[in-house]
Amino acid sequence: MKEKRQLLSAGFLLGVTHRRAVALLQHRLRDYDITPEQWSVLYHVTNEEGMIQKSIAEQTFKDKPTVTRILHQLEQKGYIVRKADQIDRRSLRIYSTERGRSLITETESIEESISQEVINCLGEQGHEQLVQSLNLLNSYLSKVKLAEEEE
Amino acid sequence: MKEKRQLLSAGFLLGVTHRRAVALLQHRLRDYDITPEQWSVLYHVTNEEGMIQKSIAEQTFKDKPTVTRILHQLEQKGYIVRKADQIDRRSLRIYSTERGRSLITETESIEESISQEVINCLGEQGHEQLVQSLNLLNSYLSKVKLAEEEE
DNA sequence: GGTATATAATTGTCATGACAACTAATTTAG
DNA sequence: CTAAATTAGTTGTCATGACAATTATATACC
Repeated sequence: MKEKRQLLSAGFLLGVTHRRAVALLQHRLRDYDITPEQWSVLYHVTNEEGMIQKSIAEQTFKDKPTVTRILHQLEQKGYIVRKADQIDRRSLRIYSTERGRSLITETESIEESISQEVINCLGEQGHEQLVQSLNLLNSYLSKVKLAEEEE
Repeated sequence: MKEKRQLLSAGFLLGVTHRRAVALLQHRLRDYDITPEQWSVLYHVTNEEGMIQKSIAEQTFKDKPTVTRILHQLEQKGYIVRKADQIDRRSLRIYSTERGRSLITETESIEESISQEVINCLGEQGHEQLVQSLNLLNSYLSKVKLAEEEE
């Protein structure tokens, strides 16, 4: 029984840790009208204005429906605008508003602080290693799933 | 800008990797009428029969409403039963059914295989280190959040 | 003993995410 | 050039999870 619980650990821990990281960010963003996921999308938008939704989905590793809905909320809150692409009329180009950029400017330090705290908690090396392991796992997992879907 | 993306990495990667791990497990469980989260709850139930919901919530690190709903689905699918505790009538004791135990027996190897693949992907040492880092982060994150909530 | 407090579980609401089905526009092939 | 295939985005449904509020029961305090 004990060994089983041990085997479960990695995937399981991943989930728990992720939920807690999101919870902390959410807590620190409590004075702002934005969630962590919305924040990350808005952040990408301010870093690269005029992207189409497909690119945002790729950069944030979210699927298209999720991006559609998050952008919808960001639009309602006045953080972004969507403009139809004149050439490819299927596409929408996303731009941040002044309000959206202000919010990111004000809150960037919150995200940076958490990243720094993670580094302090694990040490430079531990952090590097974590990032590397997660990247390895990531490519393994997506490769395997793709391969199995083709069967 | 590049450095920013770098800073985002750890928390961000955590989310992506978690989603992919769940997706792979879900994919491999496609022939069974169960989701990864339901699986993990049922697994804990078969490992310790007669737990009250609060204990399940603690073991799985899910909150009580989530556990209530997952158990409800497991009950509907006939994998578990809930029996009122005779002494403390607020509590419900959870037991797996024969059907629930069979499902776990049949699918255990799927979970074990993924865990093994993770170890193969990262190496024994890499895996150990990942688990250790996640545990460190975990306790840090929950400690900090608790501290901040008290303010 | 009786009131106040704490605890187990449930319900409601919202955000996210997976997946499938759909629309509209564009590109490819014959 | 037109029919078929592809692509961008949307919508619908369901599961999960966070959080707040509620119910019912149990425990503590006076």
